[in-house]
Amino acid sequence: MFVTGHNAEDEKEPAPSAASIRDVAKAAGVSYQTVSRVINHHPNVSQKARDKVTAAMAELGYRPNRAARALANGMDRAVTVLTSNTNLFGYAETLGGIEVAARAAGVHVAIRVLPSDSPEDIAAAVDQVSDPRSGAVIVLAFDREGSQALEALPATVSWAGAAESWLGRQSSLAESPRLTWYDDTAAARTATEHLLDLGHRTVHHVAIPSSSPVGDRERGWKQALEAAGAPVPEVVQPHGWSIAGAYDAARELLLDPDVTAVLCGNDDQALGVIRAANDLGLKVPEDVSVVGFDDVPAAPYFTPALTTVRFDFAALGRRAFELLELGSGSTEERAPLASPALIVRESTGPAPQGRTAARTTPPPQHLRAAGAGAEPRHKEDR
Amino acid sequence: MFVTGHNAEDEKEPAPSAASIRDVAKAAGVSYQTVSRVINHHPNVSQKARDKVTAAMAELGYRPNRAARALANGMDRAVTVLTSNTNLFGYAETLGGIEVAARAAGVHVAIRVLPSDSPEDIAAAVDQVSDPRSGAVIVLAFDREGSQALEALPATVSWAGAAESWLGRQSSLAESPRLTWYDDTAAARTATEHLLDLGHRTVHHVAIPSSSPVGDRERGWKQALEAAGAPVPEVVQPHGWSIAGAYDAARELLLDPDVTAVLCGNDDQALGVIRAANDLGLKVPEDVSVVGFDDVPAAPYFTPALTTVRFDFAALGRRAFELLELGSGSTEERAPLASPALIVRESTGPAPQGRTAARTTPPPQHLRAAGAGAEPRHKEDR
DNA sequence: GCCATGTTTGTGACCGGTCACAATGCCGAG
DNA sequence: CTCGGCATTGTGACCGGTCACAAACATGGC
Repeated sequence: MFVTGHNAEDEKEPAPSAASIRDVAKAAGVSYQTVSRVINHHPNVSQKARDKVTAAMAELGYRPNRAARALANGMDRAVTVLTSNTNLFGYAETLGGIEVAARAAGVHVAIRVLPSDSPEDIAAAVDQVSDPRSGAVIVLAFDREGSQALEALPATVSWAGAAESWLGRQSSLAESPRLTWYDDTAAARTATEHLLDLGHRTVHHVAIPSSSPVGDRERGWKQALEAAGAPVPEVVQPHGWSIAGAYDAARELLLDPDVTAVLCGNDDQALGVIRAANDLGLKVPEDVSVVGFDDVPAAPYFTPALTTVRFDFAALGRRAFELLELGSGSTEERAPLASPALIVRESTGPAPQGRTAARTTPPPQHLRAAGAGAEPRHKEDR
Repeated sequence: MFVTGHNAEDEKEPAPSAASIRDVAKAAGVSYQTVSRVINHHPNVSQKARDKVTAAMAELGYRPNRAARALANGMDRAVTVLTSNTNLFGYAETLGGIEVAARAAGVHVAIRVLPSDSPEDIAAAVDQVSDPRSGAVIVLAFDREGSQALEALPATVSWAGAAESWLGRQSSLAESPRLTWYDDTAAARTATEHLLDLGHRTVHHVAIPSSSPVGDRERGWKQALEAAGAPVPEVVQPHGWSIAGAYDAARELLLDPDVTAVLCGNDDQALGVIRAANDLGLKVPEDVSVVGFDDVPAAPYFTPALTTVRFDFAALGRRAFELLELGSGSTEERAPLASPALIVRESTGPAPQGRTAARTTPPPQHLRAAGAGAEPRHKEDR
């Protein structure tokens, strides 16, 4: 029976099942309550007892049972991220930031995707997630799905949200567990001013979906135009987040020779717009200037490299987690979120004297598939 | 006191705390065990009792307590996704696929990020995740971190993995809970053959990090070259996943006028290579053909649109979840994963007669920041 | 030496489900 | 009419932690 080299208790290891605090207590010669106190760092435990318990835990390979703890506490140390998307850069990066903060605080991170913005799906997701016993909720409310979910959340659950700025300023939500956001409006204003400073008569806007009738970025864009006395063209609102939508819309938009500067809702759309310009025989930035939002990792490598507004989404996620106040209530004052920064690269330039006329050649073969552009394949291509 | 319109039990709703099966049992006039049976769809419950219980549950707004169930069962209906990354397209898309499948099966999805490939971090993550009581684990083993975690997983936990194909073929892992993968080798072979068919003398390869000394894509690339009797150049292996790495490496590589075709480890790298070519005064595909992997949503909108190999990562995620056999053991035979498909767009073309010489102008200002390209800002830019 | 105070430790009940087992009801067959 | 067999229902103990409370012990002032 002396086969493998077990160091202690060779006699009987009947069940390799996990050890409980009572097993640890027995091994350490104390009561289970003392073990519980050691685990929870209660102050009133003698050093001697603490050492014995620690040793016993190590020897038995003790791991606290999360379910048991959650049951007794009536609450799990966990946070569920409610989001409509896992792919888009801003969403994925925010999720990553939440995970980092939660991991540091010893909090588990779960994820629940909102498959659509139908009221039933939203309600089902919110219902599933809003059991206070299974932890807190962070809603990624960058879009309609997210903000609907936010509004549907019952008051009984502890939540926080990363949102568009208009949502954050709504009095009804500005209270209580709280939201965090970037000032999209100011960022859009800055980007628009950059284009106006380059001499463009006005700036056109291709928008991403927003949860409000007038998105924050749209608001800032409009403010800058009005402040400069520039005409305010109609907003181009393709359906959804797809690049195809932006591409198709831009092919229409750029036919107009007055269009020399386009502010896009995000970098993906900007890529679509640049490509549309190319396909129409227009050069970026010589004929048309294009600005994006987000500064995706690929943006510096676009041709031309994209001028865009950088957001630190990871920091946004971390902040959202902090708002939950789960992390041992560290009152260390929070560093303010860095402001979004305009990164000027190659896709913006001086307004052309007279813009080249668009060549109305058909889109390239590979973009002609379903009549609307590329094959709808990814979730965001609705 | 008749303020709001409560429909029933106006008298006393003392604690708004959640109802338990015993509360439901009392309201329905049955025992708590019967309620438990109804919840778990046990066959031997009379229709009458079932109806009463269902009604009582609805009235009390009963929700099962996940923690209590997990405690009693010794296992939670949950799966934790272990991954080194949340941003990269393949990872995020696979995560999304897992979530969809898990949601359909009523299984909770948690996420745990591997912050680095240091043994300590891997061990910590694996340790934290490998408590069988808190559910199954799916490892995204597309890289070194992931496959290390896979190997460190104890046998006691139920797991599955989405991996590189070489891992899936290793006998030691091919058994038991199981891995799923795409045939990267065949895909790389196909892509390489495509380039050779276009008349290129050989194909150079810029690789992504792999968990094996020789990545699957590298293997397929080499096979195709050898089969065609083409020379096998040295593999270019930039450090990490960053686009900057690929860009810098390509600026070196493309100085050689013999380089007319480059197979890249993923679409991001391909973008970097295309940009490097542009910056050296080379045209894609006239001077250099470039192929990527993954078919990210933006690929059709690159300039030129990227020829690449499409993988259905969402399906891969779903499959990985199925391998766990948590989902009510549906033995419906699994549809085989669709094979990766080469999507030919604009970035590949016939071999040039004589390739343009590279202009050795310095990189553009915005790519010159830290000497190594763009500002290292995202997780993958290590 | 005695008591008030504070520290350290232990016991019992409970969180909300599950399992094992026993008890009850109902049916047709002998 | 009685009994075995099956369907249905109920009771007790348990999963592994937590809380509330009480007991044991140490300390110091009088």
